[in-house]
Amino acid sequence: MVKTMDTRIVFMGTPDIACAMLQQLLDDHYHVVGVVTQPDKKAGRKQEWKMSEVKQKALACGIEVFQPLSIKEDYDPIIQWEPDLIVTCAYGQFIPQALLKYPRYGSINIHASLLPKLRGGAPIHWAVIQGMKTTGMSIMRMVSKMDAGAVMAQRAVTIEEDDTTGDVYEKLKDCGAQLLHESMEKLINGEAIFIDQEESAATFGYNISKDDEKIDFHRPVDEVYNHIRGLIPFPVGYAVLNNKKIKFHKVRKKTADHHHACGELCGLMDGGYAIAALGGYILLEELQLEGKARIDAKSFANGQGRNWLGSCLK
RNA sequence: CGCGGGGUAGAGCAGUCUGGUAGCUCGUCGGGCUCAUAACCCGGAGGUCGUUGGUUCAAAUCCUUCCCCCGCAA
Repeated sequence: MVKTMDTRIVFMGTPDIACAMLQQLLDDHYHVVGVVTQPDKKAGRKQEWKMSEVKQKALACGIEVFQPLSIKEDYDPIIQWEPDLIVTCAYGQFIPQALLKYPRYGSINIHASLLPKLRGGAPIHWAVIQGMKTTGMSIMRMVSKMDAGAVMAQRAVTIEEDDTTGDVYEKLKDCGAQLLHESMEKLINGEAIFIDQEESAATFGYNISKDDEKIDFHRPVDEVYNHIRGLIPFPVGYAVLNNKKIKFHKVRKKTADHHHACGELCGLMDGGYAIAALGGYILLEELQLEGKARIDAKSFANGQGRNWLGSCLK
């Protein structure tokens, strides 16, 4: 146990989910000598500087923080920390080989998919958008190729029919923390077994682009529904009504035969505001028009929804 | 000074361009109809039109000060 607790760990990560992994290491009393995270950036309408979730956590715990603009050229401070192990989770930059190889126990990454499925930056979103029933967390060795290293631990979670990306995210956060908890000691004691990924089975889930956020209703209602819930609670899908964006914050689906055009606004139905898709309707429960506040279906039906009844989202 | 939309009854909106009694849908209250209802019918209450100053016989509307909310971009 002494050996375990003496291990010098550098943690690298940026968003909330990485924060949970860092917290797990701290809860297990590992010696985190430094944290690397993305530089602060200006955010919001007022352009206020914002620190990453991981940085906030690190500062609160009195851990030293390093934020290179480009870790490719600037990683000496990390070497100075003399890490025995690097643990990363959603850091956001490619890490140079020289750094990955430095720690004697190597460098591992916690990834939110069942590798080799969904390598890339947005595995949770794509798992939901693609309508997958299962996804999970993987812990693997880091290699130069993105998310392609040998896997030492994996655990699956179920994606329910109506889960949003936010719901799955919460499950994976707990799942990943647990998996990390169980894996650390094995790793440090040299008991971990790494199994190469099957390259031919690899799929990808890259970062969500602007185009990915636009919802096309000319598709089967199930696909449209998966697309929308896969973008909740962030970045949120949208379509265009009267040259303005309409965002879908909360929806349900209803399978039904109908003769409406795809994307047509059909009014209130079962407590939601119905938009037609192939083979059914998307029932909006909470939505938001560009420049306006987020409102419920009934409010929309009382206002703008009446003006555009019968026209189509683009 | 990054671009743009908005602030009108408890909610969502119209009215603003082309100044002239404050309007719609919903909710709410009362009454009616019905076996019954989130349905339908009748009636009522509820707004100093975000704020300041100005123009005018007259301002939600035109000009001006400030405050607040939101979308985009980063």
